[in-house]
Amino acid sequence: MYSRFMSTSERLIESTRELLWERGYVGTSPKAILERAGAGQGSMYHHFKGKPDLALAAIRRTADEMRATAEGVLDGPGTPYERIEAYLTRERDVLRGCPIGRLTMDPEVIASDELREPVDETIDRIRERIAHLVEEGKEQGQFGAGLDGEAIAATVVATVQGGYVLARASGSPTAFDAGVRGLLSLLAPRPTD
Amino acid sequence: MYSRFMSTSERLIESTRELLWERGYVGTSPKAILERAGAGQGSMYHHFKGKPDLALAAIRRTADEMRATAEGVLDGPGTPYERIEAYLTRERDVLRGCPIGRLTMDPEVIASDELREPVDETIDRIRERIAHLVEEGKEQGQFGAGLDGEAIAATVVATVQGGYVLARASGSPTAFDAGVRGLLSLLAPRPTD
DNA sequence: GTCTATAAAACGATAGAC
DNA sequence: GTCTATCGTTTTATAGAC
Repeated sequence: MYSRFMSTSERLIESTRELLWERGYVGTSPKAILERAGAGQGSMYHHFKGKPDLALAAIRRTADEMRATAEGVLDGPGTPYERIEAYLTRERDVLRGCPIGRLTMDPEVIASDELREPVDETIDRIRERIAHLVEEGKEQGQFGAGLDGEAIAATVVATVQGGYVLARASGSPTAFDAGVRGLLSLLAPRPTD
Repeated sequence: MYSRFMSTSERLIESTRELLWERGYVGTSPKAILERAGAGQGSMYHHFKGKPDLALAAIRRTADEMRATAEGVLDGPGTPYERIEAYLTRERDVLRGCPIGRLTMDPEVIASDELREPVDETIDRIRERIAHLVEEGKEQGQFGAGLDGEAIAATVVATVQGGYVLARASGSPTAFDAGVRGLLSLLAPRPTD
């Protein structure tokens, strides 16, 4: 199911990451993880204390990966507007939803400070990075001085997260793209400014 | 647990609505529903074909209710901008999330056209209503002629849905409010326009 | 209509052989 | 380290008494 050169512990984490993305924490059973990883019960309980412990390892890895991807784009080339645009329009598997954002709808993730922490941390870091970009854009005169960086950043991240909701509701990525397009049209530096 | 004058069938639907909101479809067991409703197995299987059938009744009711609430605000008094503002700022139990939007993260809801239909329909109707309002605002000169009603509507609904994600990630409604504030600042009719 | 009894399977974990 | 066996509980339902 995975590379022959991946350790059992690695295969367990990767299986869990996939299942958490597809089905969330409450919808993912150890049995399903083990089947996908091609491992037995013993392996899982040898490497991890149980389902919450394995899930934590999986969530942390997904969070780190997403943070790196987002920051790669936000710290990339271009003006502040262009970098926010790049973040909003980067390729996404829209109908699969956000592997981190979807966890916020899971009651057991939200009930556990440990499981929620990497989710919160990731979203917060991206939000802070965008807020900083907006402030930079204001200094450069690209954005109106009246904009609040923190608020705009929340709008940007929320539009992405909510875009997944619209797309999955309709079964098509169209609404996600429309939401992004609407936000970019509101955010765009206007020649008249 | 509910009014003595509520029928068993009603109590089952209401219990299911609450649990779907709190835990989603995969996280809600018939047993939990029955306990909350104060009913036995037999009652549930007498009134409903099974879990999916009961969930459908519950989802339909929540969808109808949400549609009515949203349209009540969007069709209320005020200019197009004011009505969109009223929609965005209406009182919400932010940390509980959206009882309809959260269902889009549930694999079994998304896998079932029947369960997904009321979710899709509700979000789509609200989006259409907002798109129409934006077009009205354009005709009245309140919004720039360059805005695309459908796109802005998607942004508005996505900001709300994504705002729930940010709020639940951080455990505080602050980020929801910030996202709404950011969007309103971008959308606000400017005297200079 | 509502209840309890029963059931096969899945859940999450432990024990212990290899 | 990995496996299978076992465990007690929960899940989703059916059967049948009342």
